[in-house]
Amino acid sequence: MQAKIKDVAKHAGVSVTTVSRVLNGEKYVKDDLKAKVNKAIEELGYAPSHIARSLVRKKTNLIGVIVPDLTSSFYSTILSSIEERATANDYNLLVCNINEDIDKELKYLNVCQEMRVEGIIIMHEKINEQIRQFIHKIDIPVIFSSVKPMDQNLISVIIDDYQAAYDATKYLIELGHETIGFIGGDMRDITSGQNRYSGYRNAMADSGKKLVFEHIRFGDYKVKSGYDLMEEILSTGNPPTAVFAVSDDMAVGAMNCLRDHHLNIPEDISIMGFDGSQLTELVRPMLTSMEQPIRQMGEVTMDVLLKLIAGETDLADDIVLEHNLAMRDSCMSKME
Amino acid sequence: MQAKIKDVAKHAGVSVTTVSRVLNGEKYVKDDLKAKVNKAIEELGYAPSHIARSLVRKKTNLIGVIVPDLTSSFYSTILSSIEERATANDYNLLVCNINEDIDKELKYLNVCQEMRVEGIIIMHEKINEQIRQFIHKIDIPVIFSSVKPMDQNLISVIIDDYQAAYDATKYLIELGHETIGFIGGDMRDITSGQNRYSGYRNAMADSGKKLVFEHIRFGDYKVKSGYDLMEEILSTGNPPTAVFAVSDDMAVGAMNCLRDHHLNIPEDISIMGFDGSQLTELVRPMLTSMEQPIRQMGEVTMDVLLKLIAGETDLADDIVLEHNLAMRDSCMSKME
DNA sequence: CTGAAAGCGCTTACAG
DNA sequence: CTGAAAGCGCTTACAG
Repeated sequence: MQAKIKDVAKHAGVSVTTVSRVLNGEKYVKDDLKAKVNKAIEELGYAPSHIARSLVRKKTNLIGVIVPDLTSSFYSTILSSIEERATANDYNLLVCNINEDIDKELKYLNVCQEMRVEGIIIMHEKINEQIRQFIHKIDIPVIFSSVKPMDQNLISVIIDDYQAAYDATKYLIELGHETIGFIGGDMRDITSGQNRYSGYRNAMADSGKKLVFEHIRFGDYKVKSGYDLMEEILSTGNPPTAVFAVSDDMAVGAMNCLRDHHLNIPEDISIMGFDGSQLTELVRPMLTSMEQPIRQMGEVTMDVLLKLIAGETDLADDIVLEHNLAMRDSCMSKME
Repeated sequence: MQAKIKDVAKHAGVSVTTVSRVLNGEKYVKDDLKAKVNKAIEELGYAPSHIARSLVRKKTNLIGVIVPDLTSSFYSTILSSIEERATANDYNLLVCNINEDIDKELKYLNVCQEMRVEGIIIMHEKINEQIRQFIHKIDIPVIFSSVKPMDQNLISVIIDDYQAAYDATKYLIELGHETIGFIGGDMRDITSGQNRYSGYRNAMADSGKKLVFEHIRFGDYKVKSGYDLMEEILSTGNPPTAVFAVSDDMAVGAMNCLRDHHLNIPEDISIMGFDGSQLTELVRPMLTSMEQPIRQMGEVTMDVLLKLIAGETDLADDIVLEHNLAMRDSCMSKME
């Protein structure tokens, strides 16, 4: 059995209160008693129960993080930066991997409530009505990271997805591409689905390029769907000279598809990704990508959540971070 | 403020005991009372405090998982499968990302003790004396996943790393390669450093191939080190016809290096990886790799830990899972 | 500076 | 079937 404070007190010949005092670094404890207590703690291998402390302090130092998919490089990187900021502030992470399963999310949200986590970070936007209600009902601060679900007046830490997609497309246009295909996300997602698609469309329209609808496909952000959708685009017989995929994973899938068709990147077709994940520098040619400041996003999310937990109430607006076009080797100019 | 059991009792006009009974699904509660209680719970949005429950039940339903690096595809995949098994058994995960920082590990181990996690999973083998002592002192079940640190009599869930490396090398030899380079791990690591190196060396010796020491390098399992070490091997001027890297990440780094030197894989040099991470099917050519059953490893780890927690005491031996050579496109035969 | 007592929000014998 | 009371392992006024 783990030693308890009572055991330490007995062992040191002092009261439980005194032990508690040295545990909490209070002054007003005579040095000799303090020494005795520390000795007892050492000898018994005592560690105070965080459970009992939480109960009386009404503070759990726990943050719940809802992750869509732990194995995704994008999410695990955000999670890693959140973790870094969390421990630095004495918070621990309850990781809730929901794997696109909405029931699991509801279950985990419930666990978060029961565990009395002090804050919840949500990294996906497929929120249904039940979840929406739950989030608004509980009085635990909730913050979204990298997404802005529909009808949410809660704070999001995001980039301007519309503008980022617009800029990425614009870059391809400036490179001289006349036909630019698009591998989009889930149109039920505002942030990564709709906004990025709008950015692409408007950039094309503003430059007088016409959309070729058979070059426009929508997937699930994963490698395989990028591959399959590129296959569909190729099968039209008149592929575009560039394709913009709204996730690096899909971009890599598209690249692999081209490779398997013995097409060269970027000579035959240029590929533009989105996210700035580790993959970009790992594939050959290295992937040009519209990057989100992934680690910064996690850090800012945690920082703002900490403020929310501290009760700062004048935080109403979303935090919009800068996107950044990282030019690498997968896009080339079509100009003379 | 969150409602508490007392509020529910008052609201329903029953005793706290009765509320507790319906919360815990006990029979012996009349239907009408049960209905009243459930109504009160609903109306108050009540969720029982896991904290208070843990204190009295002496059960936290928490597992601590020490991960070396969350952003690694290998570890995040194990973590994901651990998570799957954990929730299925009503356990939650406290994720401890230590980022190769030994002090952070000690700190997290302490948090695990204070949080009274019911079990701890450790996924790395750079254990120092202090950590060794800590692990043996606390009476919380500890299990290692994918590694077997030195001098540990605690259970590990692993593959036979020696044999796996032996088999991988043997395969390359059978393909007709006379000179086979080696990009190894950290020699302070028994499992992934020493054992894999021994496997390689013995396979070479058993087939009468001689080792070329300038073709043998040791890195940190990451992409960059694979790249740099391959560079070193190339710089010798007489590269081997095949290279075996003990992580897929390093293998991919090596591939990228070859590509950047305009060398073809596998025509000029064959590359063999190790792990069976997502990367293998993501790069071109697809990477032939000695695979660990990653997800299964996580599942078995969790299953065994659950037994340990349940007090099963006849579990003394390590669990050794099967390795599997996945032949893809990065290795070719040198025979006629 | 130190300690006895109440209380955090639950569950669990014990009695009825 | 139901409830009053004790107790889980701490912290925090309150007194001295």
